[in-house]
Amino acid sequence: MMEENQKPIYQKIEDYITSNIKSSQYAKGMMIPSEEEFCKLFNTSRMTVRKSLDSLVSKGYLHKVQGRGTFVSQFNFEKTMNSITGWKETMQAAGFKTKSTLLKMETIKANEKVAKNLNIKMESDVIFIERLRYADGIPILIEHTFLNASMYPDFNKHAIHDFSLYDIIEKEYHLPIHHAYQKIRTQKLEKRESNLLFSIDDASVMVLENVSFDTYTRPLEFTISYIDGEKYALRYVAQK
Amino acid sequence: MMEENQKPIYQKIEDYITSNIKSSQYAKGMMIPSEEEFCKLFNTSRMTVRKSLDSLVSKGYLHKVQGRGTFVSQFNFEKTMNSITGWKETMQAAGFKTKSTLLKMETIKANEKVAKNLNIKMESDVIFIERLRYADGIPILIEHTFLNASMYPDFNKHAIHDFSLYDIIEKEYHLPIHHAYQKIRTQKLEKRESNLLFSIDDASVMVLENVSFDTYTRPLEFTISYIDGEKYALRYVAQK
DNA sequence: TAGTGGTCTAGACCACTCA
DNA sequence: GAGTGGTCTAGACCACTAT
Repeated sequence: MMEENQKPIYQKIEDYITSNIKSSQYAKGMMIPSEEEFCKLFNTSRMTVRKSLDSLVSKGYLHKVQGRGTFVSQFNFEKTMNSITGWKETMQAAGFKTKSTLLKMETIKANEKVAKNLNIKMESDVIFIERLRYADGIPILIEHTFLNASMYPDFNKHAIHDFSLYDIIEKEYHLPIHHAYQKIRTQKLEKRESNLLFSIDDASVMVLENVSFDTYTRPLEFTISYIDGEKYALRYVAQK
Repeated sequence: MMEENQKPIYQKIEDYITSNIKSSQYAKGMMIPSEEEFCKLFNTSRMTVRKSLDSLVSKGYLHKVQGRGTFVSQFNFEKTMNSITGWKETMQAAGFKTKSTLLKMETIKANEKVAKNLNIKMESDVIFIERLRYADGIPILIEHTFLNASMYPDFNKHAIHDFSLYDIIEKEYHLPIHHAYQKIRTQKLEKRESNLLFSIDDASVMVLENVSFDTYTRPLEFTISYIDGEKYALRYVAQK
């Protein structure tokens, strides 16, 4: 058979364990089988099993205690985590109905800040996208996205109604997002934006600046989100 | 010799590489020696070398390309990261002079929110600490810390002038902090707090709620920081 | 084809916990 | 002492990139 069965063994073990955790087959706080037992179960060597377990430990699913065993953590990071998933995915996973309206999409010249974050020259062409995002019908944030135009030819062919930026970047342009830098601050909003979000002239908002990078640390996108921080909280997991 | 030389080999390799990166011996974007070369250099096996490299990859120092080599990343996560270091360490590392004044320290009863975050019963004894923190003489944030009193006997013996909470938790009480959950939102401040931070009656601030956990996912501390988000930005790294 | 990283084996010995 | 995880070896073969 030529199935997707070419998955490496350590990946199979990871999948096996996470699915057992998700189904509560492995309950929180419970000790999971020893490394030896996984060796027998998957007919593999201990180093391979350990690769799987270490990876799950670093993701927060498991923790190990020498001499005692390996245990399922009380919480696992990934859900609450600052993992790179779009707004749509995050909010829908949390049970909200999402909507977004495209306010603007045009090609402009990079100002200093945009140029710096995208690591391009000032006045280079960038695609500017402005969206207003709703959760359950309530406007929650305004999003300004800047893309290096030379990296995304024919972008508007892909950017259709309520599109997911990350989907387009990864699936249409085959640029794998590896990590992102985020900066959070507060700011007084300009009149137009303030009215869009709050229906008042001046409001103070949370500002989230996000730059996504690929494995080569090339910037893939720069987004500034203006968020009504009384309606929506950001969540992170910090690790030692 | 009975030095600290009992460090495992993979740890020595990690230290060797990070120090080379920090000293720019390994420049950004540069290909570092191959796994084979590290084997010879440290007289060890490839699996051991790979353990070191994989760890540094996950921390963002390096990235690998199959068939080509291992390269120094443009940025490394840890500095900007949501790593668990106290305010003092973070700000001093960034070149600011820090100061903090202790406004209050007392034992109180846990309200619902505190109880939930510390995973204790309501009305349990908690140590409440209020501090005002400055950077270069400017007040930046108010910090409210709640500790489960039963976990920290004789706390005020350790809590001396400008103390580092994490130091006390880890060094005096030997409770290793493993990870933390953080939630960020905005909020209108009460009059007293608003005046402390901004010298005006009502200001909108960034609120950072932080719960630290040990490896057993027991909560070690719960802190709410009220931050002047126009003076101070939070930084994170998100990973896939 | 040579050189790189990716996966994996079948052992070994050590450190720690618990009964 | 039995069982657990922590470190490590000395190989193997495969997949991918360059030239």
